[in-house]
Order: sequence, then structure tokens, then C-alpha cells
Amino acid sequence: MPGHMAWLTMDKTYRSDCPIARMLDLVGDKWTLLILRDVLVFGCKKYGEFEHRVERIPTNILADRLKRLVQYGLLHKVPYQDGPKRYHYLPTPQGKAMLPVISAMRDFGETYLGGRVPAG
Amino acid sequence: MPGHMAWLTMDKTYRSDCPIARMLDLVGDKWTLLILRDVLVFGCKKYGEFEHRVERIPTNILADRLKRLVQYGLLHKVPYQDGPKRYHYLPTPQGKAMLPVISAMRDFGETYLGGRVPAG
DNA sequence: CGGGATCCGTCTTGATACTG
DNA sequence: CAGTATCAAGACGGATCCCG
Repeated sequence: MPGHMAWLTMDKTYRSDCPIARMLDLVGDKWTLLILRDVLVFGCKKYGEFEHRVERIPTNILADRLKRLVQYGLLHKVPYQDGPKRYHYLPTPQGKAMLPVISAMRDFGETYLGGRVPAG
Repeated sequence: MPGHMAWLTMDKTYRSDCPIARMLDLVGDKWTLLILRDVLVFGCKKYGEFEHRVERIPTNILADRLKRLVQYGLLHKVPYQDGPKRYHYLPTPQGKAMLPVISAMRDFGETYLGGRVPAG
């Protein structure tokens, strides 16, 4: 990827040049990484699949985060049916590149927070 | 650490059993992991050192997050001077265990967000 | 019914002023 | 230097409504 790797774009500007700060400008909230978990770990694709997971994300937040993740280039929104039109939310390569972050979080959480990954 | 590893405690309850969700209940905001970055990557110890970093965290948020990180058991607040009393914020073993999460974020950010870690 | 959009009250953030 | 206080602005959360 000499030089020509596509960078993800934000709607607003980043706080600083630090890659960690930029990460948090993208996914630094309570829900975004959970949606990515659902995509990458549990293979969720449809709106309703995200909506009905154990954490019960509010629908307005879900709609907003899906939109942002598509804007940022972490998810694709691909139609799979007409009338009524329905969409799958699928990870882009950049979205898949989030997996190590999620795995590191899972490792910490399992060791120190007494968590177990919920059944798919 | 067969079984008897101390779990971190929250002030409120967790959303679910998922270790990733629990992680985000602890550090799922724009600033908390940035403070941990300052501690673990740049060796910041004192209030003023956190305050004057490039991202310019608001002081009320800084005070709040330091308090929470101490409550959660990720940082220690150790006195290093009397009259006026001053404190160092130092990582606990659990705090140090966050490093893989931060490293994974840095890797992603450097690859996809055009970030470079700011000078210490 | 699935996939959202809209309202609205509440809680959190962020900027800055202030204090010991 | 290390925080608190204040307060406007924004994010969250939930309920409800809407549309195909």
C-alpha cells in the first residue's frame, strides 16, 4: 500500500494528527463499535438484526450510526430486494480492519470485566 | 491467574454480558482512552500534563475522567508532595492491560486515517 | 411487519471563568 | 497547578409515528 491507500473521511475535522484520537473521532461513543461487533463477529446484516440484539440499541441511534458507518466507508449498504426495498449492511475492507480493535477489547473484557460473548 | 483475577467495578451496571459492550461502558467515549494513551504511551502523570496535550481536553472532563479511571481501578492516584498536595496518576496492572487496545487503534488509525502519533 | 424518521425530556459535553 | 462552577449546546433514549 505504498502511499495510495484510501483514507477514510469524516464529516467534520479531526481533533489532532494522532491516529488514536482520529479513531475516537470515528468510533468514540457507546454504540458504534458494538454495531461493528455485530457485523464482524456475529454476521449481522439487516437493520432488524442489529435492533434486536441483547443491548437493545434505540432505533434513532441505530439509524444514525449505520448512516455514519456507511459515510465513513466502514460499511456498505447493498440492496437485496425490491418493493419494499431492503438493504444489507456489509463490512468494507476498512470495516474488516477494525477486527483487531474489537478483539483486543474482547480480550480485556473477558479478563477484567467478567464478560462472555453473547450467543450469535 | 486461574479464576481469582479481580474484576473491575463500574458505578452503574453493564448493558450486557458481552465483554466488548462492557469495555464500551467503561471507555466508550471520546476522551477516556486518550487519557490512557497519555499515561501508557507518553508517560503523562500529572494533571497539567494531560491538560496541555494537543487535543486540549476541557478541564471539567479531565477531572471527571481521572476520577472515573481511579474508581474503575485503571489508574492509581498517588501523592508525591505535601503542601500543596500533588498527585501522580499511574497505571495499575489493569490499566496497563489496555495497551493492546490502544495499539490496535493506533495501527488502524495510521493505516486508514492518516494519523501520526504526536511527539511525547 | 421491517426500516426507518420525528419529537421531546434528560443527561452529557464543552468552553470558559473561577477558586484554593 | 489542580481542580470546581456555571451554563449553553449537543447527544442520548424511548415512544411514537410513518411509509412501502
